[in-house]
Amino acid sequence: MLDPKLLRSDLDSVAEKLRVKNYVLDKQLFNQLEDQRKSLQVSTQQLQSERNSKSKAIGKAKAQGEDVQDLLDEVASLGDSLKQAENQLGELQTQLDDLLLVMPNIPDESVPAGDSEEDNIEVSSWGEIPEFDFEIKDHIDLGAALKGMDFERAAKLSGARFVTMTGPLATLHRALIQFMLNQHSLQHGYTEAYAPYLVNEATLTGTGQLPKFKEDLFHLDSEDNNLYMIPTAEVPITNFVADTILEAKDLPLKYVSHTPCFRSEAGSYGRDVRGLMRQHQFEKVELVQIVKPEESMQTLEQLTGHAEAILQLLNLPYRKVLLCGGDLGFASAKTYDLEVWVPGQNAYREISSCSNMLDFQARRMKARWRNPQTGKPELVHTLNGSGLAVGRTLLAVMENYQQEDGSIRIPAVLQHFMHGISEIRA
RNA sequence: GGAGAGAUGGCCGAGUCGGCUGAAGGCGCUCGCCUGCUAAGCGAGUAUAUGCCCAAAAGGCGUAUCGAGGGUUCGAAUCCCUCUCUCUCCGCCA
Repeated sequence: MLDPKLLRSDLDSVAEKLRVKNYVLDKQLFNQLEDQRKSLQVSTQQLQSERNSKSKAIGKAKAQGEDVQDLLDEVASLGDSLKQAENQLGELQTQLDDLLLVMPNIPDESVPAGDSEEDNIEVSSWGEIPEFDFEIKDHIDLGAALKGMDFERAAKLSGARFVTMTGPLATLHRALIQFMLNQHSLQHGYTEAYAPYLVNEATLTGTGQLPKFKEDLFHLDSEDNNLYMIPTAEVPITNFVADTILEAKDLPLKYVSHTPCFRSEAGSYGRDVRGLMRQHQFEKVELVQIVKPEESMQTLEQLTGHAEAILQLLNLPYRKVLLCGGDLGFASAKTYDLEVWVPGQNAYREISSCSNMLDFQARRMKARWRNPQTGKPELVHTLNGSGLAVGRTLLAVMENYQQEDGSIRIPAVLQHFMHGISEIRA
């Protein structure tokens, strides 16, 4: 959520900055609601004040045994107008909140203008794009030939966009998770965290998935339950600090968590229909940091570096891309995507997205810290990044490490998680 | 699943028949005093959000919040309803 004070004081410049994100701010509507809110709030609070003082007077008079009928008459007419004013104010406040909750975050100054992916800026690239002297296969064909990856079987069980894995490929999948968790917790100083995979509406509102992106989520909606399956560990982990005032010494908080992620992929029909690229259920190792505001931009660079380290240790070629305004996520002020080389598609594909949300989520969650300078609670900044998406990493390893006979070499750093084997063959 | 108890400020804990309780008391914390040092003692302060006034800071005046939401009432932490969560006992269970 944006700072309502900023909107009140500087609406024009906010509107302009949000245009970069393809969001049209209805200035007239906002001003109108805000004007109404202001006058109604003042008059409502006046009425409340009046009622409070008169009620107090009644109490006093009664205690002294005086007749209070006159006072009661005086206050009688207040009730209705007060109730009406309170209701109106409540309605107005809801309208304003609804508007604020669907308003995206303002892009950072350093974010390039642009409408789509095309306008993203490549910041750097790493590794050599492999050249194969044989006909390469994609991971779907590789997986089928190795008999360890079966999309049809998963379709039988569940439907499209699921997979089953067995044997060494399933182990490789797990090895990636363990490698990532170990690297981030042992080498990068993150605290490993476990959290629920089902969360409530308040939690999803805190990180920004609700109310705007409900259709992207799997929803368990019954008489007994109103829970959503998490689309990313960002949701439960970031909300660790919801409704909390942290001490300066507690910061930064650095969490790494492996969870499955569930996405309905509504609206992506026909995109990446085959293979591991876009599944309803996939594993991800997520990095989350809660930091002091002045540190967050520097933290974004570090956090992105932590995700990059995984790709480097796996020796997977990738590039780092700075997202343009139009491609930036709803809650993010600045995002780097890491795109891994996928030989089967002859293209770089997103494998990690690292974002600084500034205070956007913190304001929604009421996540604060006590600034020793002022002694006052202030909003923290939140960041997160994939470190990495496991399914996509598996796909990248399979395709980049494939050999002519369809076997797959195991990256050195993974071998000790795989009982020491160095390749997978049929 | 059955039976019962509870949810108050950073923590503990009081809130009587609804009224001067944003909330006693204690602990903790901050500042000051005192004291050879420490301990103890004394004094002051110590929730959050938000509106208005003020050029702004300081400050002032309000409003809201005693798990959440609704109701009764001139007035609710206190009464009523619904929900959430916690605890105890029994049953079941990975």
